[in-house]
Amino acid sequence: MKSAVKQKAMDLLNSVKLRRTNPRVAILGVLLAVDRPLTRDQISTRLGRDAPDKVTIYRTLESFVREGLVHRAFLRERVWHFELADDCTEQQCHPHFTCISCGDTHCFTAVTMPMARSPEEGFVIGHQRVQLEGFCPKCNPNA
Amino acid sequence: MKSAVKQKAMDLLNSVKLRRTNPRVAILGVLLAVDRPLTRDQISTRLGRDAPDKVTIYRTLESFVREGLVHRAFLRERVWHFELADDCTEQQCHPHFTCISCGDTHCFTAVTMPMARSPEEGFVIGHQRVQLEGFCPKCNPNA
DNA sequence: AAATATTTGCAACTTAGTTGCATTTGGCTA
DNA sequence: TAGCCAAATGCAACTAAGTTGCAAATATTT
Ligand SMILES: [Zn+2]
Ligand SMILES: [Zn+2]
Ligand SMILES: [Zn+2]
Ligand SMILES: [Zn+2]
Repeated sequence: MKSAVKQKAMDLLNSVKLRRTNPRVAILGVLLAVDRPLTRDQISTRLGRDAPDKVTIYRTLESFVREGLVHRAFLRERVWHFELADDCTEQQCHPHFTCISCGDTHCFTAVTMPMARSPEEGFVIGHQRVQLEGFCPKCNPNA
Repeated sequence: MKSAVKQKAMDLLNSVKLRRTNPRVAILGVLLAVDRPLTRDQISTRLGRDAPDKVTIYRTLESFVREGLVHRAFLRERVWHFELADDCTEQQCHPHFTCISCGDTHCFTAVTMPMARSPEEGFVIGHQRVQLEGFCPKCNPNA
């Protein structure tokens, strides 16, 4: 891991008062190094031989979510995809697009969606998630 | 099951040329009788002692999805929720709201969301799903 | 350095959904 | 109506993401 990324990970852990353990720095480093959500399995793969146990990764991600560093971006094929929460508000994050051909996910950070309005009195919409599917430019059959 | 619902189920099966078996009529009848997505487990519960095997329910739902009668409304807690596809277009369905207090799901059929626009050339957005969470009127802490 | 609370790793578990295969059934034909 | 056959069903076994319990290890405090 680049030392700048490592430092950033350390700083983030400090900022939420989580102990700076090796697994946490490593996992946060992976998330800092990519610009899209990752699954637990993808995180393990990126850490290779040094990857912590999957239970540790799940618990670490859960602690990051609890502290607001990370959010659960979306569930796809019954698998959670996690990413840094720095581009999110409490109410919503950017839409996520997954290519049905190659499976790659793209963050549509430049796309803003209006919040759905409650159809009647009484509903409090705390969070909105927008998921997109289709063909990415690489797999676009019309291109 | 009401005979009108049963007849409607039969008609739907005929319309897509699926054999009218007992499990199919029963499952379609359950979906016709509610106005929200149901899980496989909820379908089994509603059918009680006469419920088909869970494998049959999954395969039946899959055949309905294939024929366009039903769609996978959303995945929540790693569980699929299925509903009739009659209020959906190919591109998107109405938003679904789930109460984080009581767990009830509501179809926001009266709420229309604009389709996200591709942030750059080349993306083909085939489907958009909007999921909402919050408090339903029953559980609204401010009411 | 010792004490203590937190974190980690391992094994076992949970559960939604899937697969293989033998049996049954719907719909067609004679 | 009886018989045929592809399609559908049920059961058991399986798969895989994520969770739980607990003993061992580690970060922080004293
Ligand atoms: Zn692609
Ligand atoms: Zn994202
Ligand atoms: Zn509620
Ligand atoms: Zn709905």
